[in-house]
Amino acid sequence: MTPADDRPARLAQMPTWLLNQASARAHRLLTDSLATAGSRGYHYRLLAALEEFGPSSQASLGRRTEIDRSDVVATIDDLVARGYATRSRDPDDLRRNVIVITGRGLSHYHRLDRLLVAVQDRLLSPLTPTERDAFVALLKRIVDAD
Amino acid sequence: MTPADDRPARLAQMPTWLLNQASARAHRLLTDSLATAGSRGYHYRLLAALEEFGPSSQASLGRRTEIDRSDVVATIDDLVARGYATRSRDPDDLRRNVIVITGRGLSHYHRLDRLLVAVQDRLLSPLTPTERDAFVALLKRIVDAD
DNA sequence: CAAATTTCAGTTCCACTGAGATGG
DNA sequence: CCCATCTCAGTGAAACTGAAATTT
Repeated sequence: MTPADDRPARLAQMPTWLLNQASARAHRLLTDSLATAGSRGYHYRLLAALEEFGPSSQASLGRRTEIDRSDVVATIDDLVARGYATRSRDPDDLRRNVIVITGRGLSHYHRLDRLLVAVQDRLLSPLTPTERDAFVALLKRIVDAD
Repeated sequence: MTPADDRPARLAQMPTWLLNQASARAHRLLTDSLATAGSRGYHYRLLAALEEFGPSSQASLGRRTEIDRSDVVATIDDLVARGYATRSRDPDDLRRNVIVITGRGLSHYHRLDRLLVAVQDRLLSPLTPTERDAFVALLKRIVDAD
């Protein structure tokens, strides 16, 4: 009756509830970890897309990272201000901005990536390596059904 | 390059990302389904706690359902306005309100519960029954580590 | 006095919408 | 004329914070 009451059993057993709890925990670990490097999830996602696909328009970055077009604008502003990326007009299509990751951006990306590897490890720490693989495989099947 | 660009492979493979995607899908299914009954997740959670634990104070409802005390107030307002619950002062502790589920509230709860059972089924539809059990068991282990 | 409960008002974060300007 | 892109301003939901009033 004080700090931690029981959850309703009906609730605590529903996959939707468990998924939400697990996702909230993952989000907390990720946010806290990236914060130690002065960054947020959006920064990592955009840097990952830039590293993997090379120079990109903001619209395609938004689609690839599932970040809203408005939020892409603000986050790229941020990355540019910190010297992690550059923004310039695309000469071939003047509607577009071309975003390019810089050398500093690349090394910042690698730093964030190392932090995230550690986050995955802490998140899955209750599972054995075999169980982790199984869990990820099942998750993928669910996500791909979308 | 048009509606659905590829996700960065580095991202698409991270458990934190997959969990977020799965949770977002679950949240969408749940929200849409409950909306067909004019309700939201908060309504279901509170009704489930009232059904399982009987008459309760708002504070304990908040702890049990992990809904913030402020949001409990507003949602109980809602349930009372629709005749699904009653609110009255607790004679034994005048600081407390006692919330009681009504007959109409109970049948509304059962209706929402049926909707949610169907949601779980759609969410897990890519998995076999055995895989579903395994998935839920792994999820529980991760959540319990919190 | 300290602690718990209810409530209101306000904040913060995230995701999104609308619309204007530019260009294909 | 229609569509894509970038940008800004603003909206709405969800989770939380602070403080006041009441009672234990």
